[in-house]
Amino acid sequence: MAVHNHHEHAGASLAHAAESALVNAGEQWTDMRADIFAVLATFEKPASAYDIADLVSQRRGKRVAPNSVYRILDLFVTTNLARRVESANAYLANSHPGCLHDCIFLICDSCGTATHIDDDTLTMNVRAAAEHAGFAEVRPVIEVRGKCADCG
Amino acid sequence: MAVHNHHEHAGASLAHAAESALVNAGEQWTDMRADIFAVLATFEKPASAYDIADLVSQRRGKRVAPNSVYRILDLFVTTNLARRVESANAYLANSHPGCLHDCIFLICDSCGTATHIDDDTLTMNVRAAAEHAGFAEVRPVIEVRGKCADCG
DNA sequence: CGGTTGACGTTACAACATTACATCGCAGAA
DNA sequence: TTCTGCGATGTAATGTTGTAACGTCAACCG
Ligand SMILES: [Zn+2]
Ligand SMILES: [Zn+2]
Ligand SMILES: [Zn+2]
Ligand SMILES: [Zn+2]
Repeated sequence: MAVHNHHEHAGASLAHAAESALVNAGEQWTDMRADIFAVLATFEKPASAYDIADLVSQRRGKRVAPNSVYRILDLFVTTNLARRVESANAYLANSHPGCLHDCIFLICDSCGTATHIDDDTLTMNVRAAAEHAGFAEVRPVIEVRGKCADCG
Repeated sequence: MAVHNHHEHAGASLAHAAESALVNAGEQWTDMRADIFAVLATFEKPASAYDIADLVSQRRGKRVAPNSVYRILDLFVTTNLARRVESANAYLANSHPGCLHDCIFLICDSCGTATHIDDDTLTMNVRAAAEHAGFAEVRPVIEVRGKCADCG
C-alpha cells in the first residue's frame, strides 16, 4: 500500500482545518456553513442531506430547507471539505481537507458505517486506465460495499 | 492490463445470452423480463427505471409501473444480467452475462454515455484492500466520471 | 446614496425508490 | 376436478433524494 502523508483530523481540529481550507479556497466560513459542517462531522455513517437538514434545523431552532443544505454540501464537495458517497446518496465529512487525493470508501451494508482507506497506487491505476480509454478530467468513484469487521 | 477471456455480446446474441444466464440461475425468462431486457439493451447510456418503464409501457401498449421494473432490474442485477451504475442511479445491460467479474464503468459527465473496461488486476487489488481492512462479501463499485474522448 | 454580489430563504416540483397488498395463472396434491 | 401453494405481475400509496425559480437581506463599492 502506498504511503501517504497527511493528518486525519477529528473534532475541533477537523472543524478548524475545514474552515482554513474553505477560506483558502476564497469562500466564506459562515455560521450556516459551520453548523452544517459540524453536524456532518458528527456522523459515523454517510449522512443524507435531509438528515443534516433536520439536525441543523434543531440546532438553529428554525427550519433549514434541504435545498440550502444541498447548496452548501455541493460547495463542500467542490472544495474538498466533504465527499459524496454515491452508492449511499449521502455525504461524509472529509477527515483530511486540504489533502487532495482519491479516497476509497468502505461501506457496511449491515450497519451502514463507512471507513475510508487511501491507496494512491491503486487510485492512480484507476485514473490511468480511464485516461487510457480516452477520458479526461477524471473523477474516480471507488467504493466497496460489504460487511464490516464488526458485523462479520 | 490483465487479460480476460469472454465474449462481448450485442443485439440478439446478447438477449440470448441473457436468457440462458437467467435460466441457468433457476429463474424464468418471461415476456415481461424479455421486454425489459430488450429495452435496457437498446440504451447506450445508463437507463433509469423510469426511462425503462416508459419504453416498456409503449412497447406493450399498457402502463408498466416503475415498481415492476425495479423488481426485475433487481433480479437482473443479482443474476448479473445487468449492472447498476451507482453514480447515475441507473442501469446498464451487462454485455457479458455469465462472466463474473467486477467491471469498471466510465461515464461521461457531458454526454452521459458509459463504457466499461475490465482490469482484473486492478479490481482484485481493490477487493484485497477492502478485505485487508476487515471487510467481507465485498462488492466493489468502481466508476469513473469524466469527459469521454468524443466530448474532449 | 444606488448598484452589485454572495448567502440564504421559500415554494414548488421532478426524479428515484420502496412498501403493502391484490390478482392472475399454473403446477401439483387431494 | 377442485383445492392450494407459489411465483410473477398489477395497483396504489408513500417515502426519499435532488433541482429550479425567484425573493430577501446584508456587505461592499463606486
Ligand atoms: Zn489522505
Ligand atoms: Zn457493519
Ligand atoms: Zn469481462
Ligand atoms: Zn461524452
